[in-house]
Amino acid sequence: MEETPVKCDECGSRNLSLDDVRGERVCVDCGLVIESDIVDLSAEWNQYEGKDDKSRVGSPLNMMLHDKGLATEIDWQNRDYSGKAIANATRTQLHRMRKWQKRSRVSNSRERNLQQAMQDMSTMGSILGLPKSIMDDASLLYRRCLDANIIRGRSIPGVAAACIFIACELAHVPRPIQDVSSSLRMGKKELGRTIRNVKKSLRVRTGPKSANLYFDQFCSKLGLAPTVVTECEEMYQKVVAYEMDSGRGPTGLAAAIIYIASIVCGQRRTQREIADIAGVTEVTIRNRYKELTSAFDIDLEAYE
DNA sequence: AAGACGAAAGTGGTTGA
DNA sequence: TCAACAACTTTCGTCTT
Repeated sequence: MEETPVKCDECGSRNLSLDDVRGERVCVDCGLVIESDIVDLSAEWNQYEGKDDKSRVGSPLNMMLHDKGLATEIDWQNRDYSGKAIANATRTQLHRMRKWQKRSRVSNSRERNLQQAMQDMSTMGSILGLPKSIMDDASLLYRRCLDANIIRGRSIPGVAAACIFIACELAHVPRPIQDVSSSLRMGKKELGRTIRNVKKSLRVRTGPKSANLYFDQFCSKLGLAPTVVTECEEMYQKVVAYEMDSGRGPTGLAAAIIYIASIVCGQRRTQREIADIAGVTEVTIRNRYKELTSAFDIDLEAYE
């Protein structure tokens, strides 16, 4: 067992808090992320090579395992094995049996779909390193998709990924579409379309995202110190005050702010590095940061 | 050689008639 | 429903370090 940290490496403070949405332990005083991915889904959710271990996956899967593909056929002809007609009383009974078998078969196809989806989603969850609470929400969303019949005509993994994306948004830890689509190897356009469709059909509204939701995420991926995040937040306050965020993509804006902050803090990152993480192009970063530097009279040449 | 720059053309979503 | 529009991307040649 690894020892749970009790002190912040950066400032030595013992004032730590656990953020169970992000699965991180952070220092309240300086904001350093001491431990991340605390809540790891892989143990419970992942399915390894051996498929015998299904009993270990939680309740969502268990209920689908009752029949394991063994189905019984009830012939439509009212004759017994030797070809003789079956008596009337027995015939109505058979009728009932057929009816119920049909019903259970329908529900099985739903269950099969669910099982496949849950498997896909758990893999995606661990690729993206998402905490359990978000994955729970995502799987709930998926069930609602099934009920609403949105899956028809779409791929299971596609809808699953969309649900995960939306769950992240709802938890206020949005990921760039680009990020999700490339991690899961799906087309960005297709994913975007599915996300929109799911939102519309389920009437899920996610408010407009603001750039500051991305600072933590991007900076830590870029290996930037917490001071840079602080710098970003400060700059963002100004951006909001001057309404320079209106009509701009939040990821692009966040990327530009981080670019500036990284230089100001003497931890320069290239436009390309940031663009990759933020899922925008260098051109967008350039456009945005030109706007910002001229509006706020920031002279980046002065740094380095 | 790598990073930054910016022009030009293309894409997909939103908006308003 | 359709066209205009703004934001963003792709591509590419050029300049700077």
